[in-house]
Amino acid sequence: MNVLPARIAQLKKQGFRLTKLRSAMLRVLTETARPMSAAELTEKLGLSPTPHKTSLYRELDFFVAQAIVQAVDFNDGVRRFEMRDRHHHHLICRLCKTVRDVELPETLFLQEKKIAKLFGFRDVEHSLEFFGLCTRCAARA
Amino acid sequence: MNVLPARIAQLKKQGFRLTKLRSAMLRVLTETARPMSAAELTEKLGLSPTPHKTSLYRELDFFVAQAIVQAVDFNDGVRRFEMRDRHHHHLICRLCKTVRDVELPETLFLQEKKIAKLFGFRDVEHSLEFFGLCTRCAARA
DNA sequence: TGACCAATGCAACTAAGTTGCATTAAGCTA
DNA sequence: TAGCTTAATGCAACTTAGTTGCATTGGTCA
Repeated sequence: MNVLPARIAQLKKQGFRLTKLRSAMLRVLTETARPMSAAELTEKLGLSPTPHKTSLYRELDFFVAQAIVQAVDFNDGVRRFEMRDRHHHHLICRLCKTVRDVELPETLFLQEKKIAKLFGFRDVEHSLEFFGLCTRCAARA
Repeated sequence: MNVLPARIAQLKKQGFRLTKLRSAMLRVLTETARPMSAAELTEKLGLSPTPHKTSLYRELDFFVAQAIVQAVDFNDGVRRFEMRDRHHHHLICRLCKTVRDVELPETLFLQEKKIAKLFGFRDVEHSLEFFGLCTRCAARA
């Protein structure tokens, strides 16, 4: 299940450090099964003093580069992040940004391979999100 | 094929006006078979004086609200826009942002209906994009 | 052609994210 | 465990996308 400890050991071997900020970020991201913005994440860390946004963004970039975290786009101008261990998709309410996880039969992985071959691209991944109006917001509108 | 004239007539009936800016935007968006950022679009309009970015964003919002244009997200903090008449997906180079169109067997539309029912959401749509490294960028890296 | 009001321009603002450089602290080594 | 190296962090200042409120302009229709 949790491959994180092994991954952290590996990072240490490469000369990276396990700092308070990194531990806290990984803890919160693991606990929260939902993509979070940098601001949201900073708040949930509960660190004092509050880590600087520069560090937050740098660490997020780091985790993304290390393929531990992935960026998710809700099409609203704010990047969100979540742990990468479990691939799935989201159903997002266009108004209140409520998120539900969506599991799909993974025919898309096969498509990735085909597409990569067809266009000569490397390291092809996909991003699939569903957008709609949740019950509550639909009732209000 | 081109349903635009009918669509424009319909908008006029609703009290909206066909201004120079709107015509130019629709022309460029129709000619360019690729999602464009607001800045890119402004440049390609070739209008003098250059329309104000406020107007651009407002018109884009208008076209999106009227379901004539759709926003496309390349995960890089810039919203892009393209005509909505032809549903398709993109293969985007993570580095140089080159775009290739991808046609898929549309099993996803069926999924939308299922998902809407399952979660009680309304007006469910999807956004599916593929990201990778193009031949040229892969060679350089 | 004149009047109405949708559309546009303008200025000032917000909010996300970045850069360069000085400072701090993780973790290895003796 | 004290000291050292340098990865990680903080800070200030900046950039860039996108927004808001209000004054002005110009499509459209009578």
